[in-house]
This record gives sequence, C-alpha cells and structure tokens, in this order.
Amino acid sequence: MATTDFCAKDDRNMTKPPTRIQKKNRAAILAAGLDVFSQFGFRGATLDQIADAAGLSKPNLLYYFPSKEDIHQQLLSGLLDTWLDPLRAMNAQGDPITEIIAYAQRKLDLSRDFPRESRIFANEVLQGAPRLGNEFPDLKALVDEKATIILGWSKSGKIANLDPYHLIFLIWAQTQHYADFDVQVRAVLGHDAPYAEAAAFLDHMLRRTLAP
Amino acid sequence: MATTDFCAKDDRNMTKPPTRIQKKNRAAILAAGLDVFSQFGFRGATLDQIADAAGLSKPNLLYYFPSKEDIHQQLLSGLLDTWLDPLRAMNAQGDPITEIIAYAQRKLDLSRDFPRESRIFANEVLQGAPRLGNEFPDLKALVDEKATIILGWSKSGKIANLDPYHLIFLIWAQTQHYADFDVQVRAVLGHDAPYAEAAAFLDHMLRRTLAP
DNA sequence: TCTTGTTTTGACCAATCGGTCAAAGCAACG
DNA sequence: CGTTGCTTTGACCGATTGGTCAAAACAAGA
Repeated sequence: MATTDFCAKDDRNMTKPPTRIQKKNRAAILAAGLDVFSQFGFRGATLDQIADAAGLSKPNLLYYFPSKEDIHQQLLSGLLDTWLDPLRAMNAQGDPITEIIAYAQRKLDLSRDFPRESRIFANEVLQGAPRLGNEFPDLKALVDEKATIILGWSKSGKIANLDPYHLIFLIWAQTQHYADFDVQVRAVLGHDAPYAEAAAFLDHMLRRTLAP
Repeated sequence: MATTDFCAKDDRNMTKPPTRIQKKNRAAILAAGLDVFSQFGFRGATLDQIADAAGLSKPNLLYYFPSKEDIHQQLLSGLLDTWLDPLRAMNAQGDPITEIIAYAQRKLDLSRDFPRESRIFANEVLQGAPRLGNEFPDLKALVDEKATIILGWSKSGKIANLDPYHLIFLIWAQTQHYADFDVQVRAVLGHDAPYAEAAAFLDHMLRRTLAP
C-alpha cells in the first residue's frame, strides 16, 4: 500500500538501497534536467520537456522526484561543490603565480567540459539566486579564505598589489564567459573552438596582471 | 470602428503622431517590461506582472503592444545599440592604451548605471539568443572592425601582441560580471559598492595586459 | 452641447502548467 | 504457479498562461 519513499530520505533512516531501475531512472532524470534547465532556466523548463528528454512519462518522473523544484535543487547543490573544487585546490604553499594561473586554467576547463552546468548556475544567479541564496555563506567563507592567502602573497611582494576579491571575480567572469555566452562568442569569432586561444590569452593576461 | 493601429507601424505609412497618453503608457510599459524581464527572463515574466508594474490592466497593456514577444523585442533591439556605443566610440587615431581602457571604463559605467539592461541581455544570450540571433551579424561586423584596429596597434608595437577578439571578450566578461552576477558579488564582498574598486582593478589589469 | 475617435475594462477562452490518483503492468522470489 | 511490492500510465484537476472581444468610459474638437 504505502510507497517505498526511497527518494530524498535522510541518511539517518535506514532506507533500502536503490534498485538498478531506480539508479538508472534517477540518473536519466537528472541528466535530462541538466539539459533542459540549462537551456531554458527554471521557470522556462517544463516537466513535460524533462520527462520527454529522460524518456519517461510525466507521472513516472514525479514518481522519482517529488517536484520540479526538487530536481532543480538536487542539480544545483551538487553543482556548486564541483564548481568550487578548483578554488579549493589553490595551495597557499605553492608558487603564487603558478597557483593562481593553474586555478584559472582549471576553471576554464570546467567551462569547456561542463558548459550546461555553468549555464544552470548563471541562470540562477542572474535571476537573484532565489534557490541558491542559502549556499552563499559557504561560498563567501571559501572566497574569504583564499582571498586572505592571495593578500598575503600580495603583501609579501610575491605578486602585484591588487584586490584579491576582484582578482577572483576576474577569473570567474572571464572563464565562465566562454560557457555562458557561448552563442555570442561563436557568432563573433565565426568558429567553434575558442578554448585553446582563450587559455593562451588567459595565461598572458594573468601573468602580466600578477607580476610584482 | 477600425482601431487606429498606431503601434508598430512602418515609417513608410503616414501614421498619426502618438498622443500624449500613448507616449506615456508605452513608456510605462517598456519601463515595467525592463524591470520584470530583467528579473525573471522572457519565459519567467508574465503579462500580469508587467501590467501591474506599469499600472495598467492586462487588456489595456495589449492595446499598446500586440504581444509579450513584441514588448521584449522592442526592449532588446533598443538595447543592443546602446550597449555597443562605447565600442563604436573607440577611436583608431587615439592613443591605443588610453582608448582601450577608456572603452572598458565606459562599459563598466553602463553596468553600474543600467544593470537591468545588462541582465535582460545576459538572460537572452544565456538561453541561446533565440530572439536576438538576427542582430549578431551587425555585432560581428562591428567587432571585426574594432578588432582590426586593435590588431594594427598590436602589430605596430604600440600594445602587447594579443588576440583582439579575446581582449574584447575579456572586457565584456569582466564589466558585465558586476551587473549580471550582482547578488553573488555583493554576497562575497559583503558590501554594496563594488564599482569604484572594480574600476581601479580594471585599470591595473588592462594597463599591465596591454603594455608592449 | 453632441459627435467622433481614443482609451479602458470585465468577462471570457483555449492552451499549458505542475501535480494527483487509482488502476494496471511488471519483476522477482517463494 | 501465486504473491508481493516496485514501476508505469491514462485520465484528470485546479491554477495560470498569453491573448480576445464587445461594450463601456473617456477626451476633445465642432
């Protein structure tokens, strides 16, 4: 009679391990959600679209996720972590300029390899981050930590004297631009492979900007 | 019996000049559309919201504009021009570094003074520019022209040897970031006035990047 | 004043939205 | 085989969407 309620359960409950079918369908739904949400935003995406893309009927989709909101949330919270990993990996003990440039390149790689994830994120922030606002404190904590490190490098003369926060914004803005404004980039360039050029440009720009 | 059909008429028809009321209401609708579209995107915005914000009833709104699509289109086409003005003003005869930095600062001023316009644009491009694609050829033509100028400066040794297209992307990305990702910038910085700092940072970064 | 054309509105419409539900289909294990 | 519980679906719901329409309200010149 009662449904199994396997989804979205806390870990403290002993939930049965997901069956093979559950794993497959939940993954398919998240993949479809990524496709559709990144293209149309939260409001612009419809459950029918997502269900179609996942190869399921709409009621079937809602059997695996309780609501549209939930699919979106699940995607978002998984994303932010991945997105910040390159920043986390920036090492205070390493060579400053190498560390910062390596960070920027890793971030650019994310844009190249996961443009849909970048666009979902951009869509959300652009509209005021109504479903992401609660994650901002963590974000700020991490940025504060890394900004302190960069400021230290700055004060000790290892890199130029610049505002670490705006340096991070620069890296975010420049790298995400290639994923988020992809159509514009391609329309202006007239070709489809901007990432090699972008990497070289980013290196030049950062090396110059950071030099003591 | 027949409506006046004053709106959206071609210039080749002798249309009556718009009355005072028409001017006022059409302006109010566009202002409201700017507010609502920039916050929720095309799909996310509703005619009721726009009508409310404009202080009109929905049928009354549709008396002045034939469709939601039309309001959005009207806003977009007016915007792109304004948005490209700073680039148009870049002068081949001026001092290269001064010209480029002045362009970037003008672009940053636009982000500061017209963040909603920036966000409407970002929303559109992010979703594949379905209602803007036809304007891209003009955009490309202008960028090509200015890129040629920058390339000339580059080849004659007046600025560093760099890809002019990616330099323009850099300026676009960095300046628009402050308008489009406003909530994120404010959440990370913890205060509300990033533009003075951003201008100083932008100047530093470009001066270093461009130096021969 | 009356008339003419402009402006505004309440009532309404078909389509689509996110979501529900009971019943049918299915797999797996005894 | 039969039973049990997981999976899928067609039919349906109320709310909201963009948009229509005829009629009422209004403004302005004669």
